[in-house]
Amino acid sequence: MTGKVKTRDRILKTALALFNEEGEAQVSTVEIAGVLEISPGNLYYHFKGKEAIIEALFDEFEEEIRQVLSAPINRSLSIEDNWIFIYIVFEEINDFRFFYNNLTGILERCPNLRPRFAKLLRLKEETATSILASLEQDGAITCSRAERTALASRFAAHLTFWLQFVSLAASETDRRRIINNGVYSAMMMIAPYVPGDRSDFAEILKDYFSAQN
Amino acid sequence: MTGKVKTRDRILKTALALFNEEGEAQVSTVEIAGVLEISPGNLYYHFKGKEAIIEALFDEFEEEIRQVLSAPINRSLSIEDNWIFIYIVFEEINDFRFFYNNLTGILERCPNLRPRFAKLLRLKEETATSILASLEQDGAITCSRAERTALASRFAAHLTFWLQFVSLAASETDRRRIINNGVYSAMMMIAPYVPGDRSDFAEILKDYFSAQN
DNA sequence: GTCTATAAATGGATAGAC
DNA sequence: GTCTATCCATTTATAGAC
Repeated sequence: MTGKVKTRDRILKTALALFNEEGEAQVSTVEIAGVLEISPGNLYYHFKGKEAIIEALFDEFEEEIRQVLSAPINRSLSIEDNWIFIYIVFEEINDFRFFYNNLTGILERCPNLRPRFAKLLRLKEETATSILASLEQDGAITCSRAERTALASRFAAHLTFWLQFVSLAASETDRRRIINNGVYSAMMMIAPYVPGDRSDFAEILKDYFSAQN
Repeated sequence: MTGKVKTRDRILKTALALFNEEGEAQVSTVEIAGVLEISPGNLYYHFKGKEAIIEALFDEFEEEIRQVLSAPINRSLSIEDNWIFIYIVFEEINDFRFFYNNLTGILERCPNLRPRFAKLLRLKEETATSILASLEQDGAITCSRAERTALASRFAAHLTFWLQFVSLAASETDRRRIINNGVYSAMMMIAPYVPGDRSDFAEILKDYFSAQN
């Protein structure tokens, strides 16, 4: 009411920032409380423990990513506009990257998140399938059923792990460049299925994304 | 000499098994010692701590995967035989999957492994590039320079993260089927660049791999 | 809602005997 | 090389005052 941000929300915000920066495993509840300049006891009043914080953060993430992933299922996008969708997905994952950086560890300690996360992966795959189907209906790409299925899986995996791959392989730290790179790679997955001279499309993409950096 | 396995090696073997099963973060030095029925003090005689164990395991992995990845750079493989190479890479990663399941966490605590791991990723990419180049020379595929670069990156990422993606998305636990699936997906990445009717090659792959299960 | 104080549990690490 | 015993640090978690 007074415009003062609630402690609960401050905890979530700070925890997210710390998790992303230092890695979830390296951050203790005491540290979170310390940064916020509140007592550990106070923190435990709001959340039963670190797992509860993680689950609350996952709630946020789940809701946002669901909205993003559901959008393309209803309306159909042109191939040129698809990169915006991919971009948004990467941004969303980037905002909650602590989760993706320690997937198995977190899912082992928060078992109830496992089926929910699995469902998100399947939604990603469905969205990819849906996009590909609509692109094909518009004649923007041509591919067989088997190709579409396999491509959709790889697409979902790409969206899920590309950011991590680049941060590990290169010393690159500029998140925006990493994301741009991921969008370019995603579009290059589709390129071979665009009718006409394949290399034309590839060149267009290359020029476009190298201009971005 | 007497045929008795050295304690040091038993520690490494047991640690690897526990790490893969329960996740590295969930396994303590005390637990490893407990399973081996040796004292924690004894374990600390052989390794300064858990990090030392992890680094020793990484030494093993690094040596093996280097051999695997270096092989195709020298000799050139036919496209039909390439899947064997991919299969071996997946098997190797599968054997040390604890590492891939908590990449960022481990690299934060063992900073000296970071550049070594980054180097492996780059080697993966070089190997992929080399394979694609030789396939093109043989006329087995045709693609532009930009396509080849992008494909090699995605290929490396696929090899690195596919196993994790499938274990998370599906409830599938049969590691052999997961690996077969990964090989199929990898081959489907190359399929569009095979000259002639694309869908022919895709169908061949599909039949071949569905017969495997 | 928030604090202080403190309990309880765990995991990492070492000293010294055998 | 291996064990027992023990210590220290960290983290989670709770009780009770304000």
